[in-house]
Amino acid sequence: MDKRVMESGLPQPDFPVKKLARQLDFTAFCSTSAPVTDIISRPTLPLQKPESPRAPPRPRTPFDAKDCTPKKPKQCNCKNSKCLKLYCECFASGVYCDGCNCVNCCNNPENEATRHEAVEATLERNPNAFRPKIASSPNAPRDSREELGELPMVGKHNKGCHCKKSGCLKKYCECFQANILCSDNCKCMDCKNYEGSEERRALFQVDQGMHMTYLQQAANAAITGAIGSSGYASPPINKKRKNQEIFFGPGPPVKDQGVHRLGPIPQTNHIKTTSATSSSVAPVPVFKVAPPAVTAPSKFTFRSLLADVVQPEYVTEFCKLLTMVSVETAKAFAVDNATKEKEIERIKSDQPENPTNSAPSQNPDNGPKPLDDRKPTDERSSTNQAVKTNGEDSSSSDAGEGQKGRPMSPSTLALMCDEQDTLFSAAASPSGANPKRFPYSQGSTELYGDQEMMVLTEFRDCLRKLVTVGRMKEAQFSTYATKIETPASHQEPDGNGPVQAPEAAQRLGEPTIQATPLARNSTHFASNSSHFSGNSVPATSSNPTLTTNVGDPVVNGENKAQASNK
DNA sequence: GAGTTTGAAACT
DNA sequence: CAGTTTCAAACTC
Repeated sequence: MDKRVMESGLPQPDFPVKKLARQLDFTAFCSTSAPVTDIISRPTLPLQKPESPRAPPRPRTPFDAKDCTPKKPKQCNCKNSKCLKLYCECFASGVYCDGCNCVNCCNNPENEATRHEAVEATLERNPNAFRPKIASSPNAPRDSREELGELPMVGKHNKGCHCKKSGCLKKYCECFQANILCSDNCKCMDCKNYEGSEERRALFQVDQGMHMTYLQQAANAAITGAIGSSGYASPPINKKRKNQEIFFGPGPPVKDQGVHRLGPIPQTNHIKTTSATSSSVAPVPVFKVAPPAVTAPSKFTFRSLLADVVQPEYVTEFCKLLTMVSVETAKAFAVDNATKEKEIERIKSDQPENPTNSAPSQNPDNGPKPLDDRKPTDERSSTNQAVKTNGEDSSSSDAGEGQKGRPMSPSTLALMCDEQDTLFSAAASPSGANPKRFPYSQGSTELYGDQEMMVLTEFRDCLRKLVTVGRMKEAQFSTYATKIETPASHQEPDGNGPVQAPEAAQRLGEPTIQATPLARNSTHFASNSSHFSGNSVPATSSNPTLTTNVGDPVVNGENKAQASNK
């Protein structure tokens, strides 16, 4: 049994996703209270309202940072604090101790009174004591990869760390532990946890392919200054940039990977320097490092194949797209209804005395269709595209008249409500879409259903494309790994690695890689979201090679991200 | 597993 | 607010 969840009913909506050295909270990204679509549709907006600073901690269910699933918390070993001080991870996280190895624990329901006093005392010292330590930097565009759960979040330690000896490259450092770069809030000394830090990069590269022992050796080397080409008198201007470079992620652009010296980390060898520099689409460094990576694949640090695919701007584009889909659905709905009404009028005029059993709702061409029976993807999309030019006011739709009941799903609501201001007001839709035209308040439940279906369908298609990309990458890396294992017989010809992906895919039994038929449904996607279709996700089967997926978008994303310095 | 190191929290 | 102490996790051996 995990930590029991207290039922204090206090308004603390977040859940500690992952317990860190102290209380480090990822809830801004991983709240169960936030629908998935919320997270996706609002990539640049805070997902939750800030809680009251005085909100006492409600014991919460620890969540895993990666998948947002309930996670068995780590048990504390407190001996002297009675688990009533922030030293105690459980207490700091707002959970009861349960199954911990602590001594004289008072952080349990039996000692609720004592605990409450401790909470009060803690809050008195620091009203924000139980608030998340990691701010999510909602104003900074976050890398989409983070949302996919593969990369460290972009965040910022509210108080900052004060490390002196660890170089902020060990888990002593809360920033490091939270997978964020040190920021201007930090008062650390000799910090190496900043964008562009070679020590950190080396750590990352080692991490990609080495055993943890090597990893820590690299960290030690980095901290002691033994690593790197320059002893690293880190230029202050580069230090502690805010959350820009993705920590432990793909790191620098792929094309950059082979350039940096790894210094005296003996295990870090460029086993295929030529491939790293000659290939226009160099493999992700996972396979670039060190024999252990090849000989002991079980010791790889997992890194998603989609790590480089989705960039922040794509998310924005995607949000626009989904909003547009919704608008166009409304327009199509209006037209449909007009047509239907005319038809009904005509039928009524023909058969004035037989309204009951005609059951137009049973007829897919006449009445409201059951949601499950609708197949909006193809037909609706095309319809919407066709109707788009009409520029009809969607709010004029009489959709849902007389319809009661099925409310718009929270996801859809969130999606639409949040996007209308930021997207539509900022850049008016070419089709003349106006947020005021959204028939939010008209009770058009059927229309909402259609819109929801369309949006979700679009979203599904997007996810499928991502899956496809992941498969292609998988095949690609498979090919590359094979090459590494037999370098003599598989010298990289001329840097057209990705072209081999389909071959590898076939070898892997992935015949679906070459064709991306899902793109057929995503006319919006392809037409409106150039990023998705052109750069990141192959929108057509003619672009199955990921040529631009692995490297360049990362470069762009980083350049953008590096705009703001400390 | 014991001992050491580390840095946040607590305290003065 | 700065310095010191306490504490528990991270780390080393």
